[in-house]
Amino acid sequence: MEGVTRNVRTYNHFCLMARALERVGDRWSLLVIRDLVTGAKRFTDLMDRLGGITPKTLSQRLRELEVAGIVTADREPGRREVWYSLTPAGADLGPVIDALNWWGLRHAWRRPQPGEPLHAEHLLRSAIQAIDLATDDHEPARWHFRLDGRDYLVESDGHQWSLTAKAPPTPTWADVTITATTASLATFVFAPSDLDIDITGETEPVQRFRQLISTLATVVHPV
Amino acid sequence: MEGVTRNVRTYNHFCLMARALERVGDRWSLLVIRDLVTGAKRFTDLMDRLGGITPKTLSQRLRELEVAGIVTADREPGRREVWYSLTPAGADLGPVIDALNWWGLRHAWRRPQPGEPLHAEHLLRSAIQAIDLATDDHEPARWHFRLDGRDYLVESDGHQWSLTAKAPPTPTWADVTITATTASLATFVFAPSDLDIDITGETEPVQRFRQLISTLATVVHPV
DNA sequence: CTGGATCCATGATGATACTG
DNA sequence: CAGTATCATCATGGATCCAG
Repeated sequence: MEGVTRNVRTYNHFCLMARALERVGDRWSLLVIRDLVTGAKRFTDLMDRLGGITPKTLSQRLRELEVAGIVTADREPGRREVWYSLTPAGADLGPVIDALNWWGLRHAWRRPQPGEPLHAEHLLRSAIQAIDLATDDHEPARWHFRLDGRDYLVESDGHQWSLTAKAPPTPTWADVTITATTASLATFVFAPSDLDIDITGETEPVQRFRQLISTLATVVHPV
Repeated sequence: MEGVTRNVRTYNHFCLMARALERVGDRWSLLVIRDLVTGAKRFTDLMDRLGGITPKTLSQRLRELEVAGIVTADREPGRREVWYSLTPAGADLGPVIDALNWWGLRHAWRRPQPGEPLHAEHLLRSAIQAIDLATDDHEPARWHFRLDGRDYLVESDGHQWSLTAKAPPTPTWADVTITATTASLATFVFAPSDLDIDITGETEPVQRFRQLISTLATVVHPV
């Protein structure tokens, strides 16, 4: 009955940043949060995205983030699945995620390596960040991606882009719909060709999509 | 001659954020960067601020950050001191620091605990963050703090606040000058009284200073 | 099958002391 | 001032196992 051995590595500083890092500074923690920003996920959904994490570590991180008030677990009696999602305090970590992605794009960018785990969600996030950094485009947009049979929505209200892992609210919601596998989308992003990818929509939004999506390949300093 | 055993904990993900965290995600790394944002520091300056770090770990972090192109070391022959500072890529981590501080203020705030290491620089950073979060003040300001015999400048251009660890460029630069110890400033911030603190300047800027600095004590959800 | 737990190995960090 | 050396401890990874 020793239960949770509070292993919390603390700094014991007054500094706000140190105290923030006591909650989200452990290995994997911010990556777990990154994957919950786009919507609730199950344990195995997270395992898929966090290539290389062990179930032990994921389990431990989820417990710690729960205790820290950043993640909530939805366990319903009689249901197998446990759905993890962010609390409001967890959602407030969005700017931290964005700032790290922005820095990564500017200073740690490189193309996917062979054999490197690459999840659709992360590729889309990179693309959004590249568009945000490299263009001064301020038109609204609604793109619906269907990748490996799963749905993602990429949306701009003219000021800010967002990424959500869900299906469109209505069949006509999107102005561009992209159907592909993650692998073929990755290929497309770095060398546009219409093999193994299907892009539908009105001519103008589709043109704009093609132009914006290509920024990831070109605009950034490659490493 | 095995030299640097590249111990880099990698994730080997395509994700930009994972790659950013491979460089700055280790324990203490972001705190080192935080303390270099305000200006170049020596090894022992950093030791003072990073309460609880061991010289071994600090040394290791500085080497790693040097290799990562985030920190540069200025070693001049015939001089004992080594001055560490941020490269442009390191300075680009500013938004990450700010985002973590912002979250810390909203969700992990509490008053300094007895015996808790508290450095002037971190107290000032917290105060700035509180002012930024809690007020819609948009007047320029130039405050000169002299704490424990060291100089700090807090400045607002009307849009953004900044903190630098240096002396004012000219004797008349500041519109408010605060002379105190770190401990007495901490007391003052949480319960204004003019004991052990000296505030000079024109009446209006001083009034404004007193009003703004009190936000740290009051506006935030205390934990 | 999902959602873990357990055991062991290894690597990262901390404590303390000491040095050019 | 700017570290290094040594030893101890803790966190993480790898592999395997298990209950609902």
